[in-house]
Parts: sequence; C-alpha cells; structure tokens
Amino acid sequence: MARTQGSHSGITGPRISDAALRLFAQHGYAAVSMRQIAREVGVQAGALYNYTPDKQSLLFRLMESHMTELLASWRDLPRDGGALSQLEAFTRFHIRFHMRRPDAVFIAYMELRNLSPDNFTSIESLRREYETALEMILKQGVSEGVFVVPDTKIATLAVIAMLNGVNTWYRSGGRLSLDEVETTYWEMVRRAMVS
Amino acid sequence: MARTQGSHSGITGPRISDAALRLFAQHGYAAVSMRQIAREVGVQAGALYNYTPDKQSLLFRLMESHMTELLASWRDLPRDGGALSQLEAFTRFHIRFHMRRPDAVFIAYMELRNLSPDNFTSIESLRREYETALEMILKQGVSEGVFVVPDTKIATLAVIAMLNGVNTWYRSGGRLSLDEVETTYWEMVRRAMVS
DNA sequence: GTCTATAGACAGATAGAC
DNA sequence: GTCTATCTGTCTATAGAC
Repeated sequence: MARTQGSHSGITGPRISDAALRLFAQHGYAAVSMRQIAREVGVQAGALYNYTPDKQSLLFRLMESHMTELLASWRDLPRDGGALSQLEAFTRFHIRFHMRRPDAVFIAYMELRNLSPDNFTSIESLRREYETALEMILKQGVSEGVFVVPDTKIATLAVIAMLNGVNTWYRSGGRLSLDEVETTYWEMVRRAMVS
Repeated sequence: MARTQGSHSGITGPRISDAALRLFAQHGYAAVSMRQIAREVGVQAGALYNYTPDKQSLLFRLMESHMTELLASWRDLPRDGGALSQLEAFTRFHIRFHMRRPDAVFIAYMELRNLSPDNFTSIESLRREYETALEMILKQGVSEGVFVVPDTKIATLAVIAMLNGVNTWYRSGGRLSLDEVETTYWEMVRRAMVS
C-alpha cells in the first residue's frame, strides 16, 4: 500500500477521487480527514494538495462530475414516443444509473449542506435541471391526458424520492436482478401516475 | 444570550437538546462542535457534560427519542377498517408527523452513519419496527385483494422514501396547507398500490 | 451547575528538500 | 510529484474553583 518517494505513478489523481468518494460516502465529508484519504491512496497528506487546492474543492468536484455525468447520460439516451414511454425510460434510466454509482448518489444527496454557498448554488442548479427533465415528461403526459397528477412539481419530487430509495436497500448480489428492480419500481411509478 | 455564572435556570437540559437538534440538522453531527452547541445555549462547553457523558450520547438520545415518539404516536393513533383505510391513516400520519419535526427526521435519516455500532443497531431496530407496521398493512391489503404489490418489502421502502421526500421541499407557509400535502401524497400512494 | 483553564489529540494547509 | 516537518488552530473531554 505505502508508496516509495517519487514513484510518479501518474494515476494518483483518480485514486484520490476514488478514495474520497468512498470515504465521504461511508463516514461523511466532515468526518473524513485529508490524512485518511492520503492513507487510502498511499501518499502523505501534503501530496493531496498537488491535485486539489483544498478539501472543499475535492467534494465539489465529486458532486459536480456526478451531476454532469447524470445529465449527459440522460441527454444521450435514445428515446422516443409519448409521455408514458418517456416516463418508463426515465424510471429505468434513473434506477440503473443510481444503482451503479451508490457512493456518488449518496454524496450528492447527503453532502449538500457541506458545500460552500457558491458551490451549493452551482450543484443545486444542476439538480434542478435534472428534476425539470422529469417534470417536462409529467406535464406532457398530463396534457396528453395519460397521467393523472394533481401537482407536477410535487409528483416530480415524489417520484425521484421514491426511486432514490433504492439505494438504501439494494446491494448487488441480492435476490433481485437490476432488471427486476427496474420493473418493480416502474410498475409502482406507472400506477401512481397513470389514470 | 450569554448567561451569568450559577444562574441555575433548570431548563438547560432541554435547551441543549433543542440546540443540538437544530445544529446537527443544519450542519451535520460531525461538523458541529460542542462549543457551538454551548454558545447557542448560552453556557460554556464544559457545562454540557453535566447533561451528557459525551457528544455521541447526545446524538443517540435525539434519534432514540424521535423514533420512540414516532412508534408511540402510531401505536396510539385510533384507526380501524380494512387495509385501504389503514394505508390512508398511515400515509397521513407519516406526513403529518414528519412535517412537524423536520429537524429530527433529517437527523434520523442522515446521521445513522455517525452512530457507534451499538447505537446504530439500536436505532435500526426501531426503524425496522416502524417499517414493519407499514409492511403488515400492505400484506393485509394483498391478501384482501385490494392492493397490487409485486413485493411488499420493496413497496414498503418505496412508500416511505416517497413520503420522506416531503421534507426536502415543504416549508410551512408555502402555497399548500398540511392537509393538501397529505391528500396529494395519499392520492399517489393509493394509486401506486391499489389495483 | 457553571465557570476557567487546560490536557492531549488531531485538523487543514504550507514550506522546502529531494 | 512526493516527502518530512511544522504552523496554527480546533476539537473532545476533564479538573478544580466557586
């Protein structure tokens, strides 16, 4: 684990991000020290500052790259059809994406309060962008007469909250496959929204 | 705010709990110092230790009393009828209880990882007890043929996750009354579970 | 029951050698 | 790019005066 001086591995940067992601998710940003992260990577604490100006930036970049990947993946997803098929696509996409990045998801929802005000604003706007994508689908479904939704804003947040819940219990290798989980949640979302 | 020596107010204990609850919810357990709590209360840090053996116990007691109150309130709620009316009672109870204690709810879900192993086990068992109350209702509804639920365990967690989502956006004085929020969520839960 | 003072550990971040 | 060493500050918790 411990690295010798000047090993110049060239992959220290990603290793720092990975270690920070895991440790922040497990113990919380405030409870993790730079020394702990360094120990995981196999360098001394001072070396971390070649890759990040401070601890706050480390957190911010983890959250920002997670949200950016989330938005880009959704944007790139081939999809068509009416609101119902769009909602199914969103539900399955969200579950799949989140189940594969449990640590990043956890941090993105739990560490908002540890962001500096500027960083918070920045992450919040990415999050709102994602929520808006779902709300547009719900609004379209309502205008098509396919969905029965008293309040699209609340329904948006309710659906996302429900889907995020998967991360509190799912462990890979459990009794359900990824596809079965997707389908189970999709059934609940569909019935909750469709008249 | 600052208190004079030996003021013996007799209400310092509750004031410590209140301050800790608010500060833990706002900044996170690990990010809040005993000195911060003391400053809020108007005493010096050392005085806190007349009321709690350590910071960890302070967190644990906040979470334990929240979960105990939650379970007792549900147990005492007068209710009857079939699974559908039980589910409505649970939904409305959960929303009402949680909206009135946003800080305690936030802590109960966010600070689990900052509990010592023994304390974690203890809180987890209270939480499971609450989840079981809902799952029993869902199972009853399935056997009555009223609910269509592929997996009562997942449905339980999905419903609770959805309902907890209310705490991420509701602020009292908003455009919706408590009763309207209850009804909006109940509509979604009902349609998600009922065939 | 609260104060002041402090022990002892550990935090984030930096400087300079290599 | 990483090391060692360290600055400066804060933390939890305790001791003893009042």
